[in-house]
Amino acid sequence: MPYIGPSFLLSQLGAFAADGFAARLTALDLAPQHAGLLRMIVATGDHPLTQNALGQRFGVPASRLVPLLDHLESGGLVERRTNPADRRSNLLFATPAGVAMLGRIESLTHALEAELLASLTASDRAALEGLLRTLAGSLGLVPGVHPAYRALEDAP
Amino acid sequence: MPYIGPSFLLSQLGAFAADGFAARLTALDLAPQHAGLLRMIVATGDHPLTQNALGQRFGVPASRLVPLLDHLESGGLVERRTNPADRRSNLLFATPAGVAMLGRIESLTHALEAELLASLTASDRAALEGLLRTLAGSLGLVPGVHPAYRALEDAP
DNA sequence: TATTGTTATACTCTATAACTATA
DNA sequence: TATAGTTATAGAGTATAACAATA
Repeated sequence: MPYIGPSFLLSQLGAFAADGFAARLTALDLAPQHAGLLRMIVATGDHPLTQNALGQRFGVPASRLVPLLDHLESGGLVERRTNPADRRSNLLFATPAGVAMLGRIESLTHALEAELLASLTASDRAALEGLLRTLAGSLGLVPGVHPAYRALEDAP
Repeated sequence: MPYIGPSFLLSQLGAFAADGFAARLTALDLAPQHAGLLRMIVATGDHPLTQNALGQRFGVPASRLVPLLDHLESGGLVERRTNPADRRSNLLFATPAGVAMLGRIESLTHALEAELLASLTASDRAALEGLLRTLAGSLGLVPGVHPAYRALEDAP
């Protein structure tokens, strides 16, 4: 029997969780990428981001952001408004429907987590979450920013 | 600040671990998919699999298996031998070089895990691994079979 | 001239479907 | 006729590069 260590388990469980999340999101006509962007746009509601700033935060190229925001905007969840201070750029705002959608995404997430963690006791769940948070923090992972957004980086 | 739960952390950390694994594997001229197949071929050495059986175990279509095995075979890690009992099918064998390569992959994995878990105490690492194993087992994840191999399934 | 967002092009990856050989 | 493996074709997804508007 070959060695299966914690890094493979993390990757395997992480992919399983991501697949489950994506599958549930289709009922809301969204992909995981949309959910991450929407969450960030809602979170920065008082200091709205430009598309450029949003793209840099997630590490996605500008050209990839455009169709993702198009989808969110066509669904009435997000608005692009020309930045009065620099009319080249757009500021991103969540609509009330967008905020409501984020709430639905979060309750869907809670339901998913209940299923994933059903085999653990409450104290084990808390222990797991604490360990994962410690790891994510020590590895420099940015809260809410999934590595799948990131493009490949070149060594100089 | 939006809610970031254990499922997102799992997915985020899992993707991070997978990216690190893939990056290190390039030095061995392999992709993660090759490593998973090689591991399975070595593990079934006494009862060799046909390509069909291997593909079904991982959930990959036969046409996708071909170039993956081509790469392993051209690297001298795996051999296809016509099945004497049914000359339509191939039996898959790992060469000594393939077994040695799996050893290198495993030591690379240990090094990766040491980095990933550097912020945890030894007992925390053991606790995390135990929790992850419990989860993987309860969710029906097959040891060594990563969900990324799986194709989409249709609802009937 | 430089930068923001958009559009166009090209490339990678994968699955579906045709094809060859054995049964 | 049916099945194992291979090859060919086509589709989705993404990045790189050209483009238009504003600074």
